[in-house]
Amino acid sequence: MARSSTTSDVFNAIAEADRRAILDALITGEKAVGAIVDDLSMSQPQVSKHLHVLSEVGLVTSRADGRHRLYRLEATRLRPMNEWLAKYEHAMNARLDRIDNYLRELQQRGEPQ
Amino acid sequence: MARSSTTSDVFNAIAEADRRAILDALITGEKAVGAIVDDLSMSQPQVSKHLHVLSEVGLVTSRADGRHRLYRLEATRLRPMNEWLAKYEHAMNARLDRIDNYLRELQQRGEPQ
DNA sequence: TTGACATATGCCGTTATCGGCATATATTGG
DNA sequence: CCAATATATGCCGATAACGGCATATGTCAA
Repeated sequence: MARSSTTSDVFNAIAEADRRAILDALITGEKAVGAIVDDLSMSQPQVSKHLHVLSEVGLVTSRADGRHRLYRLEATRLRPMNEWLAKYEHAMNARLDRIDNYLRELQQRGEPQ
Repeated sequence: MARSSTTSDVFNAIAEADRRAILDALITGEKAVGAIVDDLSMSQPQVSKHLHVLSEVGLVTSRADGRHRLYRLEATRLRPMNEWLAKYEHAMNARLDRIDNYLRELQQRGEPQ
């Protein structure tokens, strides 16, 4: 068995740098495929395929607009990642926490005077 | 060309559910390979290989302890993900923000009386 | 309707992943 | 030193991802 399908969950969909770039490009709002192609200078089929993957996991939705198709970011779907990461937040900021505590201590030591 | 190497960046390393499970198992602290094998009921070579990948991207470090090898979570390496996700925080909470604003409005409307 | 523009799909070759199994490499205790 | 335990590695087969290219599909404009 190879790596679990890229279309199965958000983590796999996001593993590809190009797809992250596409999502980044959509932060500012809806965009047509062609606009993304121009922005990121990727081939049109490549962009379409990446959008397909992103669409399968619900990270983007699309609507027709004349002969264009506008893609829209669905940031809500990033929640699972956010929640997974949240578990590590504390460990991730351990060093900062220590500095923070130190500063707090200094402050308390200063206040009484 | 296939997906960019799993050993190149954190996003790819984390794409695998089993590897996320291993990291989860290490949240509580250092663990030997065997302990992880027991906890997650994966094969020993499988765990060792996953640890190897995680180690290459710096998500875990290890130290020898007799005939055991203790692996340790390096949560700091999750920062890049956290920072990438932060860009979407606002869009991710858009709906909650709207509810929040609504509640705030209700509150303000109520206060004057 | 025809042709130009916009996007999606299909096929192909290359490459990497992943799990299983067998086995190599420590390390310790007797 | 030898056997047992703990972990790492190497090889394999199956799978699928990815990009490129050609082409199908869809949509408007004249």
